[in-house]
Amino acid sequence: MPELPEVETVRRGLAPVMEGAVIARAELRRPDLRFPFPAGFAEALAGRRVISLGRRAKYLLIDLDGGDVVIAHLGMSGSFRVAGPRDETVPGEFHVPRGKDERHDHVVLHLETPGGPQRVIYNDPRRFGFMDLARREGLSEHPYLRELGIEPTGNALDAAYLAARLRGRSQPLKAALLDQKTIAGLGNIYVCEALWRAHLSPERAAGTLVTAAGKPRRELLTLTDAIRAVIADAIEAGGSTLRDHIRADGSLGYFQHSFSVYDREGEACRTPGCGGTVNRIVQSGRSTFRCVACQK
DNA sequence: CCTTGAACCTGGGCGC
DNA sequence: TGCGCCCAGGTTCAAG
Repeated sequence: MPELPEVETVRRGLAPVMEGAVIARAELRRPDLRFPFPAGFAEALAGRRVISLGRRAKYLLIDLDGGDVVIAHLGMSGSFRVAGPRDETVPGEFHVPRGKDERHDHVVLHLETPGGPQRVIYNDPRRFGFMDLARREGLSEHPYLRELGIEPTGNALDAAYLAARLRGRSQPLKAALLDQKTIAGLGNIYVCEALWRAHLSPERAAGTLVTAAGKPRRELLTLTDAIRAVIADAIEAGGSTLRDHIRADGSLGYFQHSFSVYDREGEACRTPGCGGTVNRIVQSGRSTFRCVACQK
């Protein structure tokens, strides 16, 4: 679910609560998410102080004193929320079935913070998320992180990098950009949006944006700018709130109101003067939204 | 090596 | 109201 802007929004929401706090106890309410929690996971977290919260691509990184780092991926439906201390329960009280949401609270971090006890709760109905533990040293060589491409934030991403990555590839642009080894953190929404902004067809062979000499064509410069802009805009808007995804503080991101093509099948293309209609196709099993009239 | 498709899960929306 | 089908922000395997 969450793409880079959503994970970054989660990171920013959790940081004020978690950084400097001590994890008194990590409560695992089931043995696995998508994969089993690693052996000794809860024990490794207990008593550790959170140094900082980081992010790489769509992974949240919880840096602990002692040198361990929690690597967390939210899958399609994962979310974190902050709650106060556990509600008091009355002994002997009739057991009230938990609400639908709480059934999917799989991990509870019980924190001691300067402001008192807090809980950070990971909820994930589909359980496509996963968590692992790694050492800070050599973190970038962890199997989940090792092959990730460049971040689309800041100044790191440029057309020369993309040219080198896309050169000679016959794969559709959509698939190439979705590949985390190309650009780390793009997902279905932001790839569709970036291609629309750049007026490029998701079906274009990726290699056609590169000259025979390996130089980026003008279109690739446009695409590079579009990717950086859409990610920056989405982060600034606090990400997108779709369906049940909420931010750590319970508020809603609002970038979904800025979608130009994603989930807008049948609607008018927003490119000024275009007059086309957004349609939906399926590429490698996933929906692509685009305007045939202006995306070439 | 490359690419596609299925699998992993639950829940919401829709048509009948 | 109920049932079946399709769809959903991602990643990892297996197979071609």
